[in-house]
Amino acid sequence: MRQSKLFTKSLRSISSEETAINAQLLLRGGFAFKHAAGVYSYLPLGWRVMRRVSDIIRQEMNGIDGQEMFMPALVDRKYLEATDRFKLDVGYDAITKTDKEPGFSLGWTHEEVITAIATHYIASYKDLPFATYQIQTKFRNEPRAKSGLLRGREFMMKDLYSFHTSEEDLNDYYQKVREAYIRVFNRCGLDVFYTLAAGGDFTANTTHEFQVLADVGEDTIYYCQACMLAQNDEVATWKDGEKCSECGGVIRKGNAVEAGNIFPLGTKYSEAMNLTYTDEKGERQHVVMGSYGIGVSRLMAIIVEVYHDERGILWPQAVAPFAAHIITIPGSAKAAQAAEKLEAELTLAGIDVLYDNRDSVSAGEKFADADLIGIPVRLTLSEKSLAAGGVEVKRRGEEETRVVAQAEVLDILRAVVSE
RNA sequence: CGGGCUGUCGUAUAGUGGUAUUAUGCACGAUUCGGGUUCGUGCGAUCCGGGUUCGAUUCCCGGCAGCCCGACCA
Repeated sequence: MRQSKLFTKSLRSISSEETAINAQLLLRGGFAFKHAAGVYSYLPLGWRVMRRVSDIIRQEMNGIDGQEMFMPALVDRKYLEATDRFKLDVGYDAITKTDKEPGFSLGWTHEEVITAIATHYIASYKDLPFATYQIQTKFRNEPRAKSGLLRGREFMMKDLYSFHTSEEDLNDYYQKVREAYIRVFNRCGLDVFYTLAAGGDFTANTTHEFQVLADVGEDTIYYCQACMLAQNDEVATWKDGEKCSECGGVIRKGNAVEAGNIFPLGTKYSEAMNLTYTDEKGERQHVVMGSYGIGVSRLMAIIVEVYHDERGILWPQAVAPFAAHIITIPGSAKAAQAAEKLEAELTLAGIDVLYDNRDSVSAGEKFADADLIGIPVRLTLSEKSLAAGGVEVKRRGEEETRVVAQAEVLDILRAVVSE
């Protein structure tokens, strides 16, 4: 990708009203565009990050036998009335099918939809268990959208639903999801606390959230750094400074952002929507369900909250929009020629490269842009670097640079990408 | 949904009861090239509605929008 052709440009300044770091950096760097509070477009750079995060999620969901599918955003009123969730404030429920009354809600979650589908395909215990998921835009009529991409009126979510013959089987799967979720967040570079919480509108049971410590966080948790367990203050029995009841570590109190959550739904939805199966004895039973969510766009924002410095973002390699950023110091035809060759070589090897080929932009501005955009490896080509033996390599976030021969760059990047 | 603050070129800002400052951006021309180079010329704005007034971007009322706090939040 040539930076001269990149649709977006970085902005020198954004509204002073944006106080959330993720909003400042994602807007300034050209990753996202804000249309209204809580309503964003993902621009080419941001969408690349979203796709990388989504792909990590897909791999982990497929790894626990999740089957990807896609459901409508327009949720039929009859489904939501079956579970008495049509009038909940979080939904945009005024989508009219006729001019008389609302026929749809813009989906804010899809338990009812997947359950409606399941009633057509589940008849026997032999059909269970199974799990399906989707990555889709969700709509929530937030009374107060805020904190950049952390709390949106419209946002990207991965929602997984599982169906079982028994509570035991649900619990086994619940633990598998827990482990898969922790792998997702760790692969995105985040330390998460597995956090006990209340179930809200989804279930009367307690549930679990995956919380990432961050100043911007809306939740207060009591956490143990030793065993990575935590309790949301709405259900907490721990106190700051106490010993962890699980491992004896010290409990701390902190602000955190909820990156995901998992709910043991039991038979709440299967009873409301009459989802049953016939067991080995020929008796009808209600299907036992679980639901599991990760806010994909929120995850991108959390990564920015955790990985940034005063100059910009520091994307972890696993989610970076590009693996490497080639920069030429303007004014040197030799450097530009070498850069084109390097770009071609890396691209051929399957490495995503952004090449800042702009010729009318000063070196300083290119460096400032590179720091803001936050691609993990910067490759600078100039008369100076060529004279010193090739390409100057610098990791974002480190001050150290080193010059290597062009022939070595590919091996270095292969190593970085596989980290 | 309650409370507070705020709406001025694309962005960020100054100021004013008599149509508006500066920077950045953008266009053109020069200059420069290892951390947002420098110079010139040009383009570009008072959220919407009503009221007061000879005259409102300014004052008043209402609306809308944004941010922050609270409530709410899988």
